[in-house]
Amino acid sequence: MTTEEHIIKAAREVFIRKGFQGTKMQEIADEAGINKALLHYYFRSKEKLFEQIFAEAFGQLIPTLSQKLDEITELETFIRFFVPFYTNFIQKNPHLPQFIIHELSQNPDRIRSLAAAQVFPFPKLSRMITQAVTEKKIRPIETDSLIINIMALIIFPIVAKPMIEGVIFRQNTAAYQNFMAKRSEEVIETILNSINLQTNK
Amino acid sequence: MTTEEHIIKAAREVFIRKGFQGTKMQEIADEAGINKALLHYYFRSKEKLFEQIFAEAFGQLIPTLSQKLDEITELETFIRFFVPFYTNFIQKNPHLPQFIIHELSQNPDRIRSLAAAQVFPFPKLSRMITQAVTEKKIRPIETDSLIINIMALIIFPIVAKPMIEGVIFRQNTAAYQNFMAKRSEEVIETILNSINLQTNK
DNA sequence: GTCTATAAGGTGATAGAC
DNA sequence: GTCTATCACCTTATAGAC
Repeated sequence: MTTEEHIIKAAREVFIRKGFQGTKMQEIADEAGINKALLHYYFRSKEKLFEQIFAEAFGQLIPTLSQKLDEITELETFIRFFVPFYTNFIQKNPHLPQFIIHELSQNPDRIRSLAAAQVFPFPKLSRMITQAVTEKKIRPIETDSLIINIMALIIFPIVAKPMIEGVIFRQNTAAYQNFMAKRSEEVIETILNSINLQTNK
Repeated sequence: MTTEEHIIKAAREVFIRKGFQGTKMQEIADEAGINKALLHYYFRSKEKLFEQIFAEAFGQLIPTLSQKLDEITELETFIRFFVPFYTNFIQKNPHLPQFIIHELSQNPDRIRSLAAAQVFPFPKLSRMITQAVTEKKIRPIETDSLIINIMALIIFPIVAKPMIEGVIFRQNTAAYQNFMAKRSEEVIETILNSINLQTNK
């Protein structure tokens, strides 16, 4: 691994865990095992380094499913594939959504340059939903609503972990973990029922 | 309004919008129209001032429904009352959930002292859900899951506003506002269907 | 109670030796 | 490329006059 890669790795970890304001260049240097001055040698400023990390993280969070979506034609099949897939990804990167959400709420302009370059990730999914509604396989629902509902049910329990663990599970960590272990199944059940799609179980 | 109240009001606005790390004492002083030194005269330190604001905000976010819940006995009635009520509250205080979530993720210990003092807000609701499941009025579902699903569907679209506006609605602010205007109805529909409770519309 | 002035320590960034 | 030393500025907090 080159020095630059060490820096990127360290910056990713610290920025995503502590945010832009909470991160000090010294901490990234320590994490990378190098000197603070080297950070400025490779990346002119804290802001420049951050932009790179943020763009990369943002790209990761927006799921790109083009290949897999080519094979899937049924809405139910898609949901049963996507929910565990994305839940698993978020559970492995639990700080990622909170990082993006927080930085965007501090500086919404950051998304302009990125969203412009970003291809809308769900054109085929949108068509699948519209078609299912037309064929009365599911209840009438806006495609945006269904997509946002799915994202909300997957992301919120992880983003709000300390709150849920504290308020709902009253500091019982095991209870939260047990809840999360079954979460993917529960989200599938909730989503399919919410659009009146009978499950094939 | 006393000087202390001016400070609290200013601190609330700045802290909730920018978080602990993003907030500078100078900005609170400016917002309150007083001198920076006065902040330390009334509240010993930034941390002390923050703790007060955080505790107050946390208390607001956890809905206390004891009075209203005494009158409600049907789960459907509760959902039809609670979802618009809480949606409306969050829309009026859109930065509140993000503030609590972010500060708790930076320092999960903050919740210890607060959650201990906090009464679990949904004992009667839990019983209503359990009963509805037992009587087979709704599909089998854990009470925790249903409560978290409701919170997720209400809070997520507001917390993730910049992301949704950017990625889903492609910077079309009017489209997001239109989506949010109908959100409460859509959440009710989604929740009732998700537990197989036929709507009375 | 409220202000100005300033201390004390941190923080991003650069200069310059190697 | 990598380091040490240092600058210039910012931020919390306090001292002391009024």
